[in-house]
Amino acid sequence: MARIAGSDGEVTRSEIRKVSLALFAQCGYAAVSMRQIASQVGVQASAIYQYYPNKQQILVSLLQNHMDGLLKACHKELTTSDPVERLEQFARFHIRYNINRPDEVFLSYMELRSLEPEGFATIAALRSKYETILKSILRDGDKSGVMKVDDPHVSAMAILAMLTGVNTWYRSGGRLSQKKIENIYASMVLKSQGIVTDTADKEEVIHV
Amino acid sequence: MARIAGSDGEVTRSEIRKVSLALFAQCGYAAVSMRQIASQVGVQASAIYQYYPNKQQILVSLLQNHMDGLLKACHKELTTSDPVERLEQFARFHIRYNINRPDEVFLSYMELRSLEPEGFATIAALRSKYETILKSILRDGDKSGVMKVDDPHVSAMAILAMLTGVNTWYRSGGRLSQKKIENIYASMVLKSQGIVTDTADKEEVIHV
DNA sequence: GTCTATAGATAGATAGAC
DNA sequence: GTCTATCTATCTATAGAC
Repeated sequence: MARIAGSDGEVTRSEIRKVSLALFAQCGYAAVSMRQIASQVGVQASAIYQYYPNKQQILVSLLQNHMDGLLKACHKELTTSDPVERLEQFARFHIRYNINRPDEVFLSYMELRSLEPEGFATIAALRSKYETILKSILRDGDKSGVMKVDDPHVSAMAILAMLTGVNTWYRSGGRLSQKKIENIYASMVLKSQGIVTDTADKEEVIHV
Repeated sequence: MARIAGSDGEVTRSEIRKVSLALFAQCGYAAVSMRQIASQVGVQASAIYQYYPNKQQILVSLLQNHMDGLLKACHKELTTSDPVERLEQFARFHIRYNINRPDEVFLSYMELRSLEPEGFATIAALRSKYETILKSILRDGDKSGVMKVDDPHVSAMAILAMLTGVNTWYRSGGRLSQKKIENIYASMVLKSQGIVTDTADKEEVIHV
């Protein structure tokens, strides 16, 4: 058949992205069929091939888009050069950015295995870039003596896992506000690297 | 055809479990076919139905088995009643148990979504039981004043995510020994709950 | 205990009409 | 820009032979 009255390519493309993201996150990439996506968009499966050459490219595009946005937003948020303040900015940013994008984050962590080699390399490189931001902060803080970093690599991975884990339990409208959650995580991150936080009881740490 | 020379039901069952675990973890439950499993086991797909009524039950059985083992081993490892020591025992146990079972852990976290309602309820209950062990430790430690727990629920989820995350980067034969990794994570967990560890530089925390 | 054969469903992707 | 129709491949699960 011909063009449907009122149909718009850009609207359809955006709907395909939105629906695919939700379905991939909920059911897993492999379990989702092009027909399923098309059905929720309100078109036939073949119409999707006007926008993406195949199913794999939908996934790659979603992941790349997410990582690009994450990196760009992160650089914008890290405004100080003080390692402790920078670590807190990073922790707060990571919670704030990811808590409202549970599906993107879930996909980025769980569907790397569904990527073919080329796409995998692209996404892995972007992720590594993000990890490096945190590692640099930890190295700086450790070198200048304001943090006690057991191992920059392990600590970075531990912090990222801890922060990203918020999406496994957080549901909007729960007991805690996003700001309160941000505070709790920031406090734990700082403490985990040997920093005595302002929000904790006032203390004085004396080397003996 | 008839029975194959030397074939043994228990060996086949165990092979089905082993192969399914590896394939589900690597490719995702939905992406793995019964034929694929059978092929790696060295039988025809129909032979699997002698051991499991369907694909779903293979997954349920693998997850249940993992959670049962985890809970049993955990209870055996927590030998002290002191909250701080108990938290350290828990952290070390979680790393030690999970670091050598990457596929089971990955499945337990990522394929809950592939479970049908009944199986989901079973596995979710076991996981909740495990989380409660850690929450109790944190509540005890906070009540007795030896820890500064921002929020027992959030702290428990953060610690679990942090510890479980070891499997996203650890590969055997790497730069760090398992013991060293255990030390680093235990140190971060304790510090994150406001405990000054023995392994850190000697310090004295004085409330002013 | 495992096989062959097959039913019945569904997948990704393409051709060509409008 | 989207449709219908279809090709080809693959899937889960079962029936019945040995």
